[in-house]
Amino acid sequence: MQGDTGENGDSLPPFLETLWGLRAPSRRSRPALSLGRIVGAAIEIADGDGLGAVSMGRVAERLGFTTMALYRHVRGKDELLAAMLDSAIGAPPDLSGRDGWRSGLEEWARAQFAVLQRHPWIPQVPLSGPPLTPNALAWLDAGLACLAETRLHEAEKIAVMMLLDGHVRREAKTVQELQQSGWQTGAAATASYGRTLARLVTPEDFPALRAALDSGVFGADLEGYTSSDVAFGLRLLLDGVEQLVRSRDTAFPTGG
Amino acid sequence: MQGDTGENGDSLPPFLETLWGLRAPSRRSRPALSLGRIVGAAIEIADGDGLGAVSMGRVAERLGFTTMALYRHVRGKDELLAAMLDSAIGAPPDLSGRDGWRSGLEEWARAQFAVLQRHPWIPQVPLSGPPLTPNALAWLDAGLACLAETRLHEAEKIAVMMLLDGHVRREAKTVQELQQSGWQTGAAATASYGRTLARLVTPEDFPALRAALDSGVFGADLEGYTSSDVAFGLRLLLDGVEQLVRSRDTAFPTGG
DNA sequence: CTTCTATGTGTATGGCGTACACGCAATGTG
DNA sequence: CACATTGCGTGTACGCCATACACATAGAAG
Repeated sequence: MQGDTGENGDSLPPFLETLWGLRAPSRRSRPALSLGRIVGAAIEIADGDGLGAVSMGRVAERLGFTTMALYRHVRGKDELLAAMLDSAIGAPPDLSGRDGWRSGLEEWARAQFAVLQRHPWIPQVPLSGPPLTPNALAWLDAGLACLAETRLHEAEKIAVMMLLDGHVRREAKTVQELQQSGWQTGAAATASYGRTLARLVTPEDFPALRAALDSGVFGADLEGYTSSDVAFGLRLLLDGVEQLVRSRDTAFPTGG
Repeated sequence: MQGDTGENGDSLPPFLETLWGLRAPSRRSRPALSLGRIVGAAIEIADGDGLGAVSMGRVAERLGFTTMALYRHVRGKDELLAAMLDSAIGAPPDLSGRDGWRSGLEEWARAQFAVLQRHPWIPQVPLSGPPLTPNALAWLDAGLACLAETRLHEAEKIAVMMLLDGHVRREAKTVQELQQSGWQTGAAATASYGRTLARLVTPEDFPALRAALDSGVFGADLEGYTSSDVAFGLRLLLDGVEQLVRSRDTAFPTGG
């Protein structure tokens, strides 16, 4: 009797058990506060005022409870953030109707990108470790399912999904930063940034970058940076995947 | 007379001027404290005890100064972090000897990966906006220079570099997380993580993920996750780039 | 009714970033 | 030399944050 939650061999943190629905829904009369309400409030705050505005105090205040009340449902802020992530990404789209792995992954990326635009704070969450939450794993599963028809090794499939996820996240982050043009210097707006950059990037020290600069990237193109650029990187990535898939197909032809 | 630093049109934050060497080296007798010494101490702390251990107070303490002394050289912690980043990545490798864009970018990625392993905290820095620091731009320039021989549009070159940078960063982060196997749950070691995952990931709800799990990924393979896996993603990525490069070549053949 | 346990409260602590007023020493100017 | 200026380090103080701990309470189990 080590005091586990029951028949579980390895014990899971309570908040994870709740997320996985492994927890009796509290046989108390009125739960009043719950993990769901907490993460809901936290997500609202993050959506509205940014991740930095999410503090235990503010979340509790929004729900009309004391700060410490949250700690009955969450071991610490880390867990809250993890739960927020899982709740915000939601369930993955249904890709079973797609007629090929590439089409499926494209839709996967599109859907993920949409989620990240809806919750711009997601890429900012300092995640520490692989995901153990149901929705995160469901997204991964959905992506892997697209690749099931290929001959890729399982490890390769996972690597592809990591690559894809990383790309979408990065693009979303970039777009978001451009949209709120609050830059590193704090002072520089888009135009001023370009001018400043142009002065520092001399043709002698940065020939290649200078060429890019002169071609007008970083200029008016900034506002044109939308999901089309996501598609560009996506195509590049999937082209690479396709090459690998084909190589596996020719190495071990279907005859069998 | 708006009170600028001199002939500069758009004024740069003081710390950036220092990084770019646009600042007179202080005509004071003994500067005692300097931006360089500050970021040096901060990097030491981050390398040793993690990014979380970097606080203004601790950095100052290590140098034998008061906390507030730092604010004479840095406007705030954000600037300190930006300066740390630039200093830690250092100058890019010389890729001019490489005999093709692909070889060059491979070396670029390898070098970047090495830097990120030397300073594991780099991917954790919450960067807010495009880089304006000299070394960051120098790395970008070095990468773009590799692509100069191709017919890619400048915007495409930049997109490729972003893709590449994102990939390397992500891989480095993953490797680092695996190495220090302090996972999200805090409790689970590698083996326990696998077992827990195996219990939650049912074949009904996560068929594809389950298959991956059963194939032994996430198992003993974890420690085998080294730079070879970086190379896998890298190859995928560069395959995609190569396809694009070739398509541009055939569309506008060299005859000219 | 008693007891247990889950849940919310109140208080307190230590760390953090940083605004502000001050001291001081080196400098350039009469 | 006397002087004002200015760059740089100090000391204090404030507000915010996460969270440990002791306590209160209310519903369920015995």
